[in-house]
Amino acid sequence: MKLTEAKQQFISSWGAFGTHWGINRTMAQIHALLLVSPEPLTQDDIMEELTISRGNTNMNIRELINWGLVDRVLISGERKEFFSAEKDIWKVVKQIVKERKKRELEPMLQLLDKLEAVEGDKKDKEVKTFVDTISGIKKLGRQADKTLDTMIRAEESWFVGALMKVFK
Amino acid sequence: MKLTEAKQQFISSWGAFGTHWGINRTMAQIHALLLVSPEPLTQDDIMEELTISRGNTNMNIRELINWGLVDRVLISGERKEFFSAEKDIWKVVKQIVKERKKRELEPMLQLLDKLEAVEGDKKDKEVKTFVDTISGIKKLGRQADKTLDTMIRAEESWFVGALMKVFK
DNA sequence: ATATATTTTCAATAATTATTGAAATTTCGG
DNA sequence: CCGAAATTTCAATAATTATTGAAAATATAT
Repeated sequence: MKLTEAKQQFISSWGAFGTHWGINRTMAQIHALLLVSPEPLTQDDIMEELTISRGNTNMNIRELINWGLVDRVLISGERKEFFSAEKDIWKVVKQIVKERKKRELEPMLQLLDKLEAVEGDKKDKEVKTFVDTISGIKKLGRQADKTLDTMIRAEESWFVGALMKVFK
Repeated sequence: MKLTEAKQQFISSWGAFGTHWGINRTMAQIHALLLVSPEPLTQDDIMEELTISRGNTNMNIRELINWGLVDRVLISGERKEFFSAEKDIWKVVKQIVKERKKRELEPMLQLLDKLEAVEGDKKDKEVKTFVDTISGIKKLGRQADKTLDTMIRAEESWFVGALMKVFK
């Protein structure tokens, strides 16, 4: 397979992959393109390569920057802005985990705290099932939260291997 | 907070949560409803509780069954089918991990194998960056795959052990 | 300061995805 | 079997989400 074809397949699959994880296709594709580009690219490079509009490109680049996955790069003598993606995949994963934890897991845990304190007789089957379910989710969620914290702090991806011990 | 309100908030949040994870809102809501219901429910119960159409209910229940998160339950003397969700959250998580691994991670790893074998001179910066990126992702992906296998095989989450007995 | 290049915004539109509801099919008691 | 109840399907429609492109804002060189 030629590089051009391989690149395109990677970009397209990474995009499809992203959509299964709540990330929009274009954002994932821009990320993929930057991941396999040895040099930083401009908005125009990205627009051209992926044949998408300027607005779309701009919005998704900014979103990638918000997620901490892409950086603006200044190149001296160049007026345009350049962008490059973090190439160390372990750092990328940690960054994504960190963001999703903050955006989704933590708010969910806060909500569960509130819901667990529902009024009513614990002898009532309805109440009991509700409280038990909520507290089960909460406990697992809190543990996941802690585990992810440790993971985010880990220097090396080998930690993932070490995690296995926990499950044994 | 009253049970009814708490239930509704849980269902609605679980639905929103799901959408961030590539799961459609209704499917997640049905799942949430069944999670907090002490007794199995019929399609009509679910339709009424969530005010959604029969078709929608049916399709999403089937999808939940495909995911292994919901079971058909036969109740003697009843003509209608009843449905109930696995209440053991650890099992739920394992089941979801198992399915997503099969549906997403494994195909991605297969693709990466193909892409890594791209033609071209490794001295070429473009080729090198591509191959390095792909093999970095592959390495991490394989590791994750193994770790998840171990996790799926684990009998109990490392901490919820005692709690789970409560549900049984 | 002005002209020009570059980036950003956002209302309009397109594309995608979810939902409905009625018809077709299946199941099951009598 | 027959008929009623229950389930499933799926074309039509609605709702949501993504994308465009042109105008506005901003930055920079001269």
